[in-house]
Amino acid sequence: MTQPPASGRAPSIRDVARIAGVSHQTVSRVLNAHPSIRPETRERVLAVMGELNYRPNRAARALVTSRSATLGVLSASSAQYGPASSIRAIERAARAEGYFVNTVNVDGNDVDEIQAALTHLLDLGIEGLVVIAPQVRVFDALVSRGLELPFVTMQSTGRRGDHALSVDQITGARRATRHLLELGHTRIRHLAGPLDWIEAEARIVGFHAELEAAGLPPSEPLVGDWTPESGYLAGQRIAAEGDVTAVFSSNDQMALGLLHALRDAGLDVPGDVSVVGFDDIPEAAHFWPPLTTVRQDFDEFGRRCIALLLAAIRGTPVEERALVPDLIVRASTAAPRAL
Amino acid sequence: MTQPPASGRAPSIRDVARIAGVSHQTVSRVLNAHPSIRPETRERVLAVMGELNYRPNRAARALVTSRSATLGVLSASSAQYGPASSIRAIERAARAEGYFVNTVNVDGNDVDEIQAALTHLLDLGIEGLVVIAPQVRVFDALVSRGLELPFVTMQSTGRRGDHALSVDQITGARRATRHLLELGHTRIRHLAGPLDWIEAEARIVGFHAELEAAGLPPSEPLVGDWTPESGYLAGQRIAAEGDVTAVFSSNDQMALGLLHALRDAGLDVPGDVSVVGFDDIPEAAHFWPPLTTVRQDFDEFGRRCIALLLAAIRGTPVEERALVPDLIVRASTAAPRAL
DNA sequence: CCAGTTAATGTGACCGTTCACATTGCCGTG
DNA sequence: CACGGCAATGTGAACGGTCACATTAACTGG
Repeated sequence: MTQPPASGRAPSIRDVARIAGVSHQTVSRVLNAHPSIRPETRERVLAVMGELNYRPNRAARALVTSRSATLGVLSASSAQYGPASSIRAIERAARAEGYFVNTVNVDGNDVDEIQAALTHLLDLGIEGLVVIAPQVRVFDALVSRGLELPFVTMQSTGRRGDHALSVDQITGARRATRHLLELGHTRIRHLAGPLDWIEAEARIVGFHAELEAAGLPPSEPLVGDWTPESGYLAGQRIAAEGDVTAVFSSNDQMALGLLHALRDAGLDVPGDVSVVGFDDIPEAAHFWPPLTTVRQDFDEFGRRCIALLLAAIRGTPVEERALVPDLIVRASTAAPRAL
Repeated sequence: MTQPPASGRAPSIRDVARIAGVSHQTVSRVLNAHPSIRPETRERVLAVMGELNYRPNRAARALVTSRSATLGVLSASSAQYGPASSIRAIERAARAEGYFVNTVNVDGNDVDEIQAALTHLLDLGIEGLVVIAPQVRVFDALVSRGLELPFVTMQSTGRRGDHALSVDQITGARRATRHLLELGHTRIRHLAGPLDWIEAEARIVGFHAELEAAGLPPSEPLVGDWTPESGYLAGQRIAAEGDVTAVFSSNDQMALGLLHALRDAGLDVPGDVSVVGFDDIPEAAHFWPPLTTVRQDFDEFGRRCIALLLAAIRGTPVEERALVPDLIVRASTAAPRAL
């Protein structure tokens, strides 16, 4: 006898089956696009589903398959433009593939918090992990944990099964530095991000590599913390020392602070000092002066992350080529005054 | 006979029970901190759990309780500082309460995408929803859907069970406007965000209310789209028209574009035109000139969101007072030149 | 000293899927 | 025409928790 689906709970596969006059397993097959279902049967089942407004219960499915269709994102400082944009792109790409994304934000300096966050994500049963804005510490936490999970990050760990997505930070940094060299600068400083950040390190490496290629002596980087304030402090030092005609900042926010400090010190940019940033945040074109910077395509980065991670999960191979950021030249750089 | 837990799958409550020599239900009780468990028994069970590295299976629990311990966040333009910060704070607060957060990013103008995103979240079985940066359209989509879910947003819908968290945007806007009035400005324009944004509307209302209170005639707002570019365009218009001594911008990014355009037009800020922003993004203090703006406490906002939402879910009452943003005075505002 | 309570624990069903393994027809083939 | 094979579907048992309802033993009061 066809009974109405027990109300109170949402309709289940069995309610659909009963009304469509098939077995629950047939309904399940329709859900999973099993090949050997007669089109006619499929239609009928789908019709009933529509009528009942049936939605598959994720928990039940996850219970039996032990697959959660959820990816985890572990992020430090996600209020910043770069990470935030990446997270956004990652979520979209994952959703398009039917995955859910769970982002956890941590203070990258707090090892306990990182561990707790990781535990949180594992409790959730994530199938894969993306690590955004990794600091060395975050990284160590992952490795020390002996994580079995497929994960994607911005630098290779050398472990089997790890999939590193490389944005070629080194080349990006070289392009910024080369631009300054080509303009004729020889006394160039680098304002780096915190040294325990993988990206900061890569940009330092790129900076030095380019200097070396030009036959210039290495120059000790100043260290900031990504904030405009730290850029301001660095700018004060640079102005005080007064022996530099160009600065390459590891991100745009610090470059902004730099511009501020140089201006306050009575120095003209680019007349006295040229400044290059990194990221091309939306504000950069409107700084005073508009900032020459290295553009990162965060959207593309996010999409690649997901492509790579899903490939790792599914065991399909992907050929992965590094993303290379572009130099965007604006008014904050010019030839040094005294050639 | 005590058999080793079947390997392959993670240990279950029954594995723990067998080894600890109790029933599976006792283990369940330990998990749920049931009062009538002898401390001695609890210890034993906990010890076994630790030994086996047992973790409760969320899917199984969700299946039987129909509670997912997951909250949804629906966000538009989450790469911006405000939304990104809020999301971060929300996630932290939720995690501290044992909830998972699933954020979905949409283009707020695409109604279909909003619906799809909502479906995505509902499929997940979220217990509550936070809507960030709501546009009227997003809002309508929620309401038209007749959502049964507890949700939190920035403006009341008037529906039963809806919980609005008010950041008092109107007062914030009034403070900004009053500051300009107190400096002696009388010809003030407002650069608004897109008119379909609830926040943009509130700031317009605040702006007009304050003008009216001062006995000044209303001033038609210019409309931007939150980006620095739109601020630049608005700045060009303002410079061309030349009849204004102060501008209140609905966010800091547009204010940045404004500063840029005014400078390009040869106008001095604050000498010729004063500018006030809104949000106090970390860059604002380093703009040229440093920007007077209205500070929003996004962290506090995120925490309140979660407190309110959990209260709605649990049915506990909360007394909710509006968050009022503060005016931060910097160098971009001054008395008008010709008093 | 026994009925009634309560603290501490056990038993079996159930949540909504998928999985492994039947069970039907129907077709072609030797 | 019996039979293997395949296409289409059905059956019952997991999955790992919680829930409702026993059960047991110790404790109370009259």
